[in-house]
Amino acid sequence: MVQYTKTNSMDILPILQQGVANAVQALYGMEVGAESVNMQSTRKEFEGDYTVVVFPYTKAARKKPEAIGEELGAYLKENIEQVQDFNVIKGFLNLVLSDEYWLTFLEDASTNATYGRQPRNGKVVLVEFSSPNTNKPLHLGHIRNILLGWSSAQLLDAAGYDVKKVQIVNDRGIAICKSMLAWRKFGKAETPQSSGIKSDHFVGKYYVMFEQKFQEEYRFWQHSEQAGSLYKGRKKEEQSEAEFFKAFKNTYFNEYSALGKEAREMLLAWEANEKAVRDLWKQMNGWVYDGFEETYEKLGVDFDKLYYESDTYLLGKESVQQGLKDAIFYQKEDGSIWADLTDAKPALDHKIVLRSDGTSVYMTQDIGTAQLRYQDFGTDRMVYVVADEQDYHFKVLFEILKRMGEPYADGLHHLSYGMVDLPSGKMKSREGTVVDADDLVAEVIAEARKNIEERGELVDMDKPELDEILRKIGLAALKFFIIKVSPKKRMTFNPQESVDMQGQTGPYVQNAFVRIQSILRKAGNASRNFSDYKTIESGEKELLAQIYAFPTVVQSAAESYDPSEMANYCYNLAQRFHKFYHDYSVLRADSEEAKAFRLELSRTVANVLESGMEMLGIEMPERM
RNA sequence: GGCUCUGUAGCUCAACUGGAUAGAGUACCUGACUACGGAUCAGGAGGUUCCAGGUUCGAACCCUGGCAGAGUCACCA
Repeated sequence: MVQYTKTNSMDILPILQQGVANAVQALYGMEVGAESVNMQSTRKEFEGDYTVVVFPYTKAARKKPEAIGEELGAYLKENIEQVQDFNVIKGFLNLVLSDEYWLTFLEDASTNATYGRQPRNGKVVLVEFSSPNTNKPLHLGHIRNILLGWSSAQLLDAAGYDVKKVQIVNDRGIAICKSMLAWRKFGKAETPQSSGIKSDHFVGKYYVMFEQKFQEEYRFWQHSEQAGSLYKGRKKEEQSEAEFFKAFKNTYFNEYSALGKEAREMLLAWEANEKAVRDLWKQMNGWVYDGFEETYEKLGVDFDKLYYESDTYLLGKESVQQGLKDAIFYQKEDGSIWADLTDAKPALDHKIVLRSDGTSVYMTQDIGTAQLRYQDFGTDRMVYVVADEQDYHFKVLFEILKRMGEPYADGLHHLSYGMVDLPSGKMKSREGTVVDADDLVAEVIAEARKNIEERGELVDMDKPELDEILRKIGLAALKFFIIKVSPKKRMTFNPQESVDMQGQTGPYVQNAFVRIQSILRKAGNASRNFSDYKTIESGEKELLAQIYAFPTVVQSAAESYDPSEMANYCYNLAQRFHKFYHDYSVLRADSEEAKAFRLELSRTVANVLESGMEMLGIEMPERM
């Protein structure tokens, strides 16, 4: 019979699972994998630390669940040193671990500087996020994207991967030409410096101006004879004039508009590499990048490499030709090249990968860019943080890359997330209901300032130090508010609630950390020797069990690309600490051992909170 | 219309992937040691988990059929 005695305190859960598996084998002759043993933490209304669900063994045992629970419990108590006691309620076997075990665990966790982080696994994962267009500033939608990308990258790093953070900058195309054209026509050589406008907002101003001028032109045209006869000739029955012209807008831009024509000509000139247009393009994009950089810095994010669409938009063509030879694609009579994906496991459709005139589509570039990245980094996995409107695109892309036999094809993942709505409904740039990223950051910091002033806290602190704290608090509120929501769900962004600092918020978690720092400062170098502490209280055990779960949460959140798991974990840990703090005194504990134990417990909680929040891109202040 | 995603307290979100009496926050009401920091804690009230069937010891979760919302079905990006 296997004995489970002295062992690594970090692995008690697998040991318990293996114990159950062995017990089931020994008692009922049933083979079960240890991983499949259903082990969960015991609900707080019952006595115990971990709970085994015994229903799965009723068939093999031919006994009542209660009896099975008793037998399994007795076996585990007999064979596993750390199991001190057990009780059975209905089909649930609650295991009580010994205090000695928990003391050992705390000792191990508190002395491990990288607790929760996995050793390097030698694998490279690339995370693509942000990836804005260069015609206007970043907004709330980008913020969700950036926070998801950043936190996923941090989590994967903690899980042992070598992470490369990249973006693909959409720096070319008709949109940037619109800004360029408006600036050239109406800008009068104005610059961000001369106007005092942040440089990406400056470019955005001209993008908006183009839209306005175009709308003016379009409205004027609608009264022309040409427009009138087009409406009569093409309208669907019952379609009002207003409805018709709303639907006709794109066609008008492409076929009738003078401004549209100029913009398209500019795009052609850009493609023909005309110097004047290229120079203007470089200048305006340069302005945008300066502005973006400032915003990224404020958000505390950075990238390892930027890919620019102007460099990559011709990539992939050769691979498509090769794929045609390999019969992965087929060619139509007009010369266009297609992928037939109708036999994919969840069936997809036919998809074009190269136009009849030999030019690229989005898919072509994405194929080429993926290959380029593999050459650059030798990636084992690639994660694309892109909104869920592109779900289908990525299904197709991944299927194609798989058929092309790309070595990283099994490691592709689309981190799809839902759009951000406002309480008033969808964000629409045309209706001016877009929440600007810079404004938002400024607002949450202002709110933090208002809060701290109302409280009269930290009045003694000098300004730069206080500003730094306010930045941490404000950003914590904003980031946590967004990250706590499961990515694939569409979320409602309520501006008032996003600056909340009480309840389930970033500052609430920070406050737990700050309280601990305060205790530790006051404790000075009081004894940390808690080996004589004998009776762990229930509120303390809850914290220990929660700390124990941390590495598992890191692993799970990373592997499922879901930072919200970590956010919820941090909140729960902070919540338990606040309760513990209220129920027990640390510095005035009944005994020296209790004080030492609680100090070390608190310190470990603080470390885990700081570490977990860092994985979300949220920093901890020492005071607040 | 086809396909995909979502639907849980008034509101914003959880639920360890099929486990015990579905949990937090917020808003509302009530309370907390002359305070290891009250950005905290405790209590109250708040539920047909969109609906109807099915699977089983057990379903918010799986299956079938509906309903509602969103997205997508371009030689656009």
